[in-house]
Amino acid sequence: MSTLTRKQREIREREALLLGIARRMLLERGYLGLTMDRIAAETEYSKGTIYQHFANKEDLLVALMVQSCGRRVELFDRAATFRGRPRERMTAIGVAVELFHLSTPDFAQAETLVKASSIRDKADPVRLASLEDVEARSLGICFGIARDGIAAGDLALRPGHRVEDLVLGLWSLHQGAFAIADMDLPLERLGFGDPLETLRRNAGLFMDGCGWLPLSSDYDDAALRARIRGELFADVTATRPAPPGPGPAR
Amino acid sequence: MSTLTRKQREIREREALLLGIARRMLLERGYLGLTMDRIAAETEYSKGTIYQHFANKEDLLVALMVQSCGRRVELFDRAATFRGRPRERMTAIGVAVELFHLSTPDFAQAETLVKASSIRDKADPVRLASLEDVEARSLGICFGIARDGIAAGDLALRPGHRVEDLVLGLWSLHQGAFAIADMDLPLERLGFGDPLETLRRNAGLFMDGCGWLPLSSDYDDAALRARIRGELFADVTATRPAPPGPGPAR
DNA sequence: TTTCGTTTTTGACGGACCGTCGGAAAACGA
DNA sequence: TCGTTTTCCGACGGTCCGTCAAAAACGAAA
Repeated sequence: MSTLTRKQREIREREALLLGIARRMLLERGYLGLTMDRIAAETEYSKGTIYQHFANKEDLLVALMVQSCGRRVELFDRAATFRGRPRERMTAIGVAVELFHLSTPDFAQAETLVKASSIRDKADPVRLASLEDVEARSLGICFGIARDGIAAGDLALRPGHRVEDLVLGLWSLHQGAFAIADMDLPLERLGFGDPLETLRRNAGLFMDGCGWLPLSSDYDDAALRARIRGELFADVTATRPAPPGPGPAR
Repeated sequence: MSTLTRKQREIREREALLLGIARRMLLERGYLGLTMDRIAAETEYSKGTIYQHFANKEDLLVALMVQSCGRRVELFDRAATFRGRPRERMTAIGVAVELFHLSTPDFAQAETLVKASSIRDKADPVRLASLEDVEARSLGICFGIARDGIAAGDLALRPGHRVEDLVLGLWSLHQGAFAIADMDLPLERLGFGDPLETLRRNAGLFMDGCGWLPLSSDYDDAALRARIRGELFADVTATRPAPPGPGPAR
């Protein structure tokens, strides 16, 4: 019993170590530079051992996502505690999403890849289930805030529009904005300004459209966001991905 | 001269053939099932010949995107001609985006992959330039419609909000919604309804929030969209991707 | 029609990577 | 100390990408 848990603890620690290496590698060398052989080489372990933790490369990626998602739930939890009207708390969620995206730049990449390479088919079902679970928790927090808005009388949805639809809208807006920002199009040359600034404004306008009080014309969004960052997320720093890519990308 | 163009014509045709094969393969077997060897096997050409058309696999993907984007511009052009108020024409763009996404399901996948695998670094710069060009044309059409809205007095943007920001918002909303729909999460179990239906409604609410008349409460969106589909896009059919995947995915 | 230089096509090959598997090594228990 | 069980290892088969020297097709001149 005792020896079993010790063993298990060792395994846990090793898994965390492996994920850490993998995360760094994904960030520094890109997806193509993330290889099982390299992970084996950089740790003291062999490939066979690594394959006892992860069924395959795709499974490893999902594991990375689960880890990141856990962190996101934590940020969402914090955001939900913001003292203010529900719309302000939802704005805090927006700040959390933004910070999460900037402080965990590998997540978006992993998410993209998981979606693209039909990775879901190959990953371990148990791991996929935990991913779904943690995803549901993030969403649940958002649903709760929207419902609080209705309860407080700030939010009166049109018939047929449910809180889930509203949340899906905000989610889409953010998801899409980051996706667009990440595919490195020459946004300026196409006529756009700072995509993050635009996203914030657009999120406000969308909530306006949903009739969620107070309307964005009635408060200072920038000041609110600054307060949220200061009060809740002072410790979260946005680490941008390494600018030129230190290692040979391929 | 004549012989040159004949040769060139042959090359063009062959390129189109190769792209067709590649597109089908991407759709049927997924990204991992799309291999240069297989393309060579399915056509009468050898791998070396294929590599005279495309610098590498990533370049092939970008070529696929350029082709698809051209089609999208065509749909956008049609949408822009819809006889109605600017907001209705922008809704027609939305219908076009929807149809494009459904009738060209490989595009989203290619786009995702291009973004993810740092493919931009490896693709031919000339091809990337033409991709950017065709992208700019799509956006230009949208900018034009929004400006028409301002000119018609239907749209009064808040200070600091530009038409580009509005378009980026709509783009994000759609991009994100499709991205979310495509990663095959169990949306129902998470509490969501039909994502497309929700997207349509949310797009309307976003335009409401921007103050674009007529507000969605003042007209019948479903009827409008039906009219748009009937008048402009009767010939466009949404071919969904093969349900179970006919070939061995790996 | 034949010859000969040029262009195009080919597919075998090197290299990289994934995932496996039989056996070595370590841990364990008596 | 020795057998048993668990864990670990890394060489290997297979797949795929991208290259390149040789072969084939082409076309102009003889």
